[in-house]
Amino acid sequence: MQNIVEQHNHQRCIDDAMSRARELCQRRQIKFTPIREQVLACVWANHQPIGAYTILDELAKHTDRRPAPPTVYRALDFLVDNGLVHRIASLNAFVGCKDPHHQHQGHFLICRLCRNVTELDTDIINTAISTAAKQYGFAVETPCVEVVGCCAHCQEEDDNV
Amino acid sequence: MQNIVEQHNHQRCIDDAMSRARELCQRRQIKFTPIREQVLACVWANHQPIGAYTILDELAKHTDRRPAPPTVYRALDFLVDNGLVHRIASLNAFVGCKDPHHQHQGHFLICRLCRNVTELDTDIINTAISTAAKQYGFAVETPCVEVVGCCAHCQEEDDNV
DNA sequence: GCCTTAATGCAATATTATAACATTTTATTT
DNA sequence: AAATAAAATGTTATAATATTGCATTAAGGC
Repeated sequence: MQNIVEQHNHQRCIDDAMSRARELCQRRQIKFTPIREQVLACVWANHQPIGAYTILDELAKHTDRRPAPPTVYRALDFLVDNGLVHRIASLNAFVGCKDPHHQHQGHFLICRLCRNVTELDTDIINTAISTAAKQYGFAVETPCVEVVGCCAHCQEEDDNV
Repeated sequence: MQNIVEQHNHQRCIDDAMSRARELCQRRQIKFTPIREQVLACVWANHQPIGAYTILDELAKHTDRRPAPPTVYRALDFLVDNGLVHRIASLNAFVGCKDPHHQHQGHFLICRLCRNVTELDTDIINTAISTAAKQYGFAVETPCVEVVGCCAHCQEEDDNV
């Protein structure tokens, strides 16, 4: 086992994410189209970042004609713009956001072994960044924090080996 | 003026960087070849991140035959591995490192307007990240912090407009 | 000088992402 | 309901970034 998917009821994770998305789109009067829904489902298939072309492959499995890259990128743009998905710049990949209602960039803990990503929701890091930036008179707009390391579960695994 | 190059003696910046590199390579018994030197010089041409293909264009100007991408990427790999250059993941670009002697990933303040990058050398941010990560039992290995915002100088410019 | 290793040259190709324009769908107005 | 406008999607092509694999050359150790 090297996947938090096996440590929790992930189907519920997916279901929750999809209904949050539906609700949010309804509230904001924006359209949760089938393509957007399919792309979001791909992103939520697990907690590992997924690349645009992998999503493309997934979509291709369920349709006769393989969609073109812009189809996926447009859906991703929509989802990212609306906070439903985050882009992990250092991986050129995308993960679902658990808290799309309040706008934020998020901080990510990326496990080098199982690839699972945990999104942090703490002010400690933002405060530290702002404090440090202030010394240079730099006004922070979009902090990007992507931390590679080893998650608790994989550390245990390593101990057992 | 929207460039810290004009606020300091940048030739000295370059000269210092190049001699630090020479010294470091000598000390570590690794080779500072002409290609690596040229690539490092490109990176240090200013304080803005430079892309691999832009470096390629620069190299092409000074040789009869345009080098192939691997030439540049290999030199960049070498420079990054030895801490002489940092890669800014969110920009797919590279900046020179002022302090290559002690190994570190660095935190970057990227000005949205002038594109200049300031590398931070503070523990505040690393501590905050470690503290936050610890709550999840996550062992930090490589923190990546790339902050987009507005530098002090460009803020003044904006005020003047 | 010979051999090994490191570095570079070179061609092809993989991966990620966008531009430009046509078509279709949806919503709005009349 | 028909006309219109706006939004979303389809389609083709291509841009931008990066790597693989193999040939060749240069440098250092014996």
